[in-house]
Amino acid sequence: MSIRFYNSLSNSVEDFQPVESDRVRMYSCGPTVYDFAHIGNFRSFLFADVIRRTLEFFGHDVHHVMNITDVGHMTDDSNADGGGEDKMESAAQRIKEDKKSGKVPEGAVDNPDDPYQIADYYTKAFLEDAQMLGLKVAFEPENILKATDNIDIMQDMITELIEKGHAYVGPDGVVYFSVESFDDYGKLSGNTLENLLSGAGGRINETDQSNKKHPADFMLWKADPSHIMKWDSPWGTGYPGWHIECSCMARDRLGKDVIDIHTGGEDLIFPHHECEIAQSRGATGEDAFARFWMHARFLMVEGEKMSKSKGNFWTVRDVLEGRATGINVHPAVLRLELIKSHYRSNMNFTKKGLQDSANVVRKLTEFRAKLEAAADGQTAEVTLDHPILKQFGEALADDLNFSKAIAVVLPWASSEIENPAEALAVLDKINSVLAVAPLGDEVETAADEGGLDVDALCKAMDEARAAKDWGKSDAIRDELQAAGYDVKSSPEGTVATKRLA
RNA sequence: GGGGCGGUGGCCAAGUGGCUAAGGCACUGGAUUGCAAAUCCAGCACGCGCGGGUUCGAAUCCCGCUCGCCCCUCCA
Repeated sequence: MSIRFYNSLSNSVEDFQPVESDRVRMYSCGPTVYDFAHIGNFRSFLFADVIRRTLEFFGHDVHHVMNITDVGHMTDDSNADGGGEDKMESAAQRIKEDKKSGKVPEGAVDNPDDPYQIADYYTKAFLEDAQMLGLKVAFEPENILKATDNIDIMQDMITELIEKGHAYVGPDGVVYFSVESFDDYGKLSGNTLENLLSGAGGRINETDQSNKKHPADFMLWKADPSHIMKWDSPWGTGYPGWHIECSCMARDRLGKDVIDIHTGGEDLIFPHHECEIAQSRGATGEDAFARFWMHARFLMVEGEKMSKSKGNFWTVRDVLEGRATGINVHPAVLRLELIKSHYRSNMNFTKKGLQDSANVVRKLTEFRAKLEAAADGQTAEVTLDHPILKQFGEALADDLNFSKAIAVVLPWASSEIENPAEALAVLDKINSVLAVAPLGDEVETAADEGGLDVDALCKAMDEARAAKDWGKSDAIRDELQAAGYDVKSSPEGTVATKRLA
């Protein structure tokens, strides 16, 4: 079966073939670590995870790397006042305040003025979030690449670009990439040099531009000894441009000039990915940097753009800890919610959607438990020719059609299963992609953080029911429900399970 | 103004030229239940953003419009 992916480079769905048949090389633009990652970030990261897992489902060996941008870049230098604040510096301010209010745990950041400590703090938080949400690469420290660990290879590539005539040192001492030296600039985004000029409007700042040969030329290295993070270089003590880290780390760690897949959010298409292509191809001389460029659409929250001013801006922690919807959300539920709709549509993050996802996770978890009991420790071998896996795989191969894939699984999970050992193997294979069932142990344990003894309460409810003491039975049920449990009574007894969202 | 993506029932969506278009959730009624939950049965859309065109035939292809989203400035 051929795998088809939408390639932003051609704006069409293409058959996927790796450059080398035995190994897929894939690079994902990861987080900046000036703050906690939000659910929109994770939609993009999980999208990358799901590509990787899909390729592995079909038997590919995937080398997936993701970068951590821990260099402090400027927030905005186009303001009228010429202000512009370093993101790492603004993070330092925020952490100082959060330390005072106790939001930052004691000892987590000793010195908020040390940008490396801030970066470490948020990097650690990101990896925790990522692991909870089942991002495979987050369990592989060797594939998580920090920009600050790779300044040397950035300088090497900048040197290479200058030697090859793709970059120059401007009158201001800044090293710029010359977009006119690269014929295919604009091919990914459609923002060719002509289009950029015609659409420029009044946006270009004259003084900023006077040092560049072309207004679209972008920075590779800026000497600035006053910058909070700085390194020595042939062009003065300063810091690298925003785009260069990805070009360098992809080439270095994946070990090839041409990689198979590069992923990111849709906003990265321009300028970030356009510039990466210019840099990489300028340095390597190859006719491609990545064969496939894949981008995830933004998510909306309850039909609106997610923004801090609207109060609908949620970090992963906000959602999991119940600040977004008023109830704690299991990580598997958030994972499913963020991967279940097609990556090329805007997804709408809603409380209702989360509850739908929780039902699906619950259903799959119970299905697994049922199969495990019925299979009695037996396991079976299955191949992708199994009818369910065949349909599931076909949906995945069709540009990651997850809605369809899940629509294959759910009716199957409600049907009569003749061979539980085989079904269990099928479910394992499906779950190697979805990664939502089984859940971690923490959900199924009886002891609640509130000290509720759920098993004892269920037993007490059964006793009350046996004695037809409905008032007492209902009171216990109310107590359990108030604590966030779903309570089911059947002839076999009462079972309470923690609500997942 | 320029570059791109999308608009199918209340919500999420399958379907990308051809039998009366659709699955899940939600909702409503019934069975069951001490009451719930779960489960089972039944009900729920005269229509695929709008208008043209191509075709024997279009949600599906083409043109125009409209609405939403992203980018052109840091941003997943």
